[in-house]
Amino acid sequence: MNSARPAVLVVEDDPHLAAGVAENLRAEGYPVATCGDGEQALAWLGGHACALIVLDVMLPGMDGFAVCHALRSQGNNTPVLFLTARGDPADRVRGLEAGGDDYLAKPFHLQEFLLRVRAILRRWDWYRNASATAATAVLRFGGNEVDFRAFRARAWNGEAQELTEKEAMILKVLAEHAGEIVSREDLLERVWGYDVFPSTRTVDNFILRLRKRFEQDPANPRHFLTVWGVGYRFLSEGAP
Amino acid sequence: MNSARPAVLVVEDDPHLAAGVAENLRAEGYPVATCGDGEQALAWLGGHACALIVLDVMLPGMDGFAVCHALRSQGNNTPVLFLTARGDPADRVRGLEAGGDDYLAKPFHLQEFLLRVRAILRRWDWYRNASATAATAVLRFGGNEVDFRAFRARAWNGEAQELTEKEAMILKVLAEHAGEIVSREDLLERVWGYDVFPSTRTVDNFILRLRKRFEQDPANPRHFLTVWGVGYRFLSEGAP
DNA sequence: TCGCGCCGTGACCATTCGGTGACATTCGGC
DNA sequence: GCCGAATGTCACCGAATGGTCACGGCGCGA
Repeated sequence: MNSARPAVLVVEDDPHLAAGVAENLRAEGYPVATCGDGEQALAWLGGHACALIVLDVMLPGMDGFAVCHALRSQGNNTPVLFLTARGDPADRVRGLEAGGDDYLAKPFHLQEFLLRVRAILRRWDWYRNASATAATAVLRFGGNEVDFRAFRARAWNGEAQELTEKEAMILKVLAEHAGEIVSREDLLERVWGYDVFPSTRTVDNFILRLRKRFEQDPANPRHFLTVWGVGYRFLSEGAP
Repeated sequence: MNSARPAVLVVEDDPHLAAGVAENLRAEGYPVATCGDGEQALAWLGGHACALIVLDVMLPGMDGFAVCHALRSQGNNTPVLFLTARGDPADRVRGLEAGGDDYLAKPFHLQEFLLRVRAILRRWDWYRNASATAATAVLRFGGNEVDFRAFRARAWNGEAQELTEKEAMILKVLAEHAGEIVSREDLLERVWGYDVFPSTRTVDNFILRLRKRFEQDPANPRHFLTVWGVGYRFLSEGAP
């Protein structure tokens, strides 16, 4: 994908709704493709990659759950946002079980739809960073070297580190704002998403883990600095 | 709107809070309008455009969710930042699903509030290809250099300084009014915000700390001047 | 099914900040 | 020059915040 922004595939049999959704996604700057049924969608996905699939549940032929299932069993992990006519909670569970990432009942508010799209892409964007900036795929600071694509790092002392997903995401957000203050709330929203609510102490814990991994003296951090009462600040150069 | 910077509408029934928020937004350089309830807000928005709506959830008459809902159904996509008394996570979701863009629980830190406003407007600017510069991020005076984004400074003697939140904010307010007299009450209002009332002696203390950090001779200040019986005045050039 | 690893939380303790009061000092008016 | 009031300065205390650890739950893979 050579586009600066990730592409979205909309699978929806109602042409009017499909057009409206596509329109709004384009307005957000995403390239959009549309399909009218599940078979077409699977065929398209056989030849294209995309960043998000917006998938109606009620489709002619294969339903959305089946499409998602088929994708997942092919090893395709593209995030899926289900749309459904009913608001039945059981459907939500079915959707999530089928491997979907989020679920929205029709009729939905456009704003809410876009919000969820943004949330999902924010969550997944960084996974497929290969297509984003290559520069941020590898981070170097204070003798440490982190490869975000593999969640792998080599610490300053040569020790190999396997980062967990959350550790990597937090580090990434901090590094993207190197030198700036990032509040715990910002971190929570960027890493966990807008609708998940761990306590802010959880953030502290991950900072602690990052310090243990990458600071020469975790008690006197030079890269992961605390900004009292506000949040944290990452410095790649190292504090004096 | 003839101003180069986008306007902000504050919808808040507590006049004191409204004044504090408005004051701080103006200090950031945004034109600000305020409304005391939802009906007024909708009426105002019928005739004006703005870049951001800061919307209290608990309002007399229509609550904030309803206001936001009404706006969205009119096709108005102006970003909304909700303020609420409760920190209930469910409220956050409600706010976001009502079409809000962000959400802040009272009592909030001014710093956090401003961070979020900036974040939202950055997004807004982005979509409109505008290039509004954020408020001055770096301040230089008398050989000192202060980075407000990081609460960090290098003093005239080369010494690195880590400012606290309050120190940074006081310095920022003073610097924004360089050459003008700023009363202690002004500083309290702008730095401490809407629901805290320390004595004016507290302000003196912070002036003292700033002098120690940045004046070559703290006892004979050239930048942080006392205006007897009124307040303080900051000079970036240095007094004779 | 069992273990293992990740992650979220609560508890406990150390640290920091901020606000105040006391005292010294300076200022301005008389 | 004197006096009252405002400010400079310092040290202290309480509260809020962060550091750190250990535990429990959950999901995943063997």
